[in-house]
Amino acid sequence: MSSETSTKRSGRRPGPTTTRDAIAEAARRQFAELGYDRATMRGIAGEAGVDAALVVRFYGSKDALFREVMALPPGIADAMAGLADGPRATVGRRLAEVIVGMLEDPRSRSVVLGRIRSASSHPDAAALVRETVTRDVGRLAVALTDDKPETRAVLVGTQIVGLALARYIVRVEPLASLPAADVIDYIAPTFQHYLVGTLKAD
Amino acid sequence: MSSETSTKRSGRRPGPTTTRDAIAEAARRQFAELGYDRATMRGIAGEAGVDAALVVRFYGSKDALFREVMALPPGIADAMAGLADGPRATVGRRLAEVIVGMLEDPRSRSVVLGRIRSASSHPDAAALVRETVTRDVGRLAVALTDDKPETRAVLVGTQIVGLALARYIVRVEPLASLPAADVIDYIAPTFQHYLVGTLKAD
DNA sequence: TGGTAAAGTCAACGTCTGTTGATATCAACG
DNA sequence: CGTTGATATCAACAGACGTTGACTTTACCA
Repeated sequence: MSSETSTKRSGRRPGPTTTRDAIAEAARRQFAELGYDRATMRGIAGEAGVDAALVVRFYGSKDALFREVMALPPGIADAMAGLADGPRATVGRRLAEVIVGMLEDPRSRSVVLGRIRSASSHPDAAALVRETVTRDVGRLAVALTDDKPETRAVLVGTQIVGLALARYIVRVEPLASLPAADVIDYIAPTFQHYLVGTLKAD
Repeated sequence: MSSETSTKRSGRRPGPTTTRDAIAEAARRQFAELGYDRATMRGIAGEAGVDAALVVRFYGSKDALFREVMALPPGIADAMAGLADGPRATVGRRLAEVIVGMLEDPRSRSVVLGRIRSASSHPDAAALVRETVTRDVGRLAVALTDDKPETRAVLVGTQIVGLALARYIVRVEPLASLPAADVIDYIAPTFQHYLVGTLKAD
């Protein structure tokens, strides 16, 4: 407990959690659990142990807070971009591993669930989901095939958001209690089919 | 303007639209378009051309209005139950036709979208979605196979809610503008796979 | 022609929301 | 010491929300 005592918020390393970071974390949790409308500034501030006015001071408004706090961790887009390099025969399974892994990690799960949950009522959140599907999944599809890659990407997107909604938001059994490995096994063939299979016939 | 003039609300036939029915229709539209939270009693009443207090007089509360107005048209469950009778080789396509047809008809679409949109924020709506998937889709799966029918049903459910969310709520292109026939072609193989295919291998 | 119950309106209530301005606390620095 | 700037709290506003009770209007029926 000698050196490196102070709470100077200068360093960019994840170590010393500032009040600002605590607010961001609380906001992510509330947006993910309640959606944009039911998550309140007072509730977020309360969970972070501060006053609601301080949240406004730091982030400007509830909308701005949502946008700033719901940015995707950069690792996700990179991981998906890298999938095109592996063997085509297993791209569905490898995508399933990335998606399910992203949904199991509390850090990234809260932003994905916050986006999907809020997309149902908040137009900005819907735009966020729309862009992620067309950009990140689209990039993967374009790298894999020339046959309707945009359509393939959005079909993959339907399976992703449907999985997130059913397993984590609506919590339909037995899916909600399934081990992650089983979920990967179940949806990998669908990803494989949508990405590189024959689209209009079985 | 001679006979049959009066506005007697006694008859149960669909013909003469009562004020009560107009409120129900407006409520369905607003719940489907805005979700439970953003749909307001004043807004619903305004669209129906009446005062908000009258909506309470008729339905009791906003929660009760949602429940009463979001009941599934009985034709849907029947149509899904009937699918088990046809040939197994085409059950995926026939289910896709029922689902997409249900989402294209404005009458049933508003209740399905209202449920899914509200499920993200309103626990009662989530329960409604959960029950529909496990009961109606579950019944079909049980009739088709003995191999994990509940898991198969919820996997089909993920594809249904994901499709509804992406095409009608988030409106991701090109899916949102696709003709219904194309959508059926694209998702039929997935339904077929989830219902009667080999679950854990491609 | 009255009487009566339903249909419908109006203003108001209590509560919760996001946001604001004034004010306090405190560490750093000249 | 005194000033400054960031951090934080508090009370309050203005608006929207669901719901209520009193009221008026309409339509049927004895």
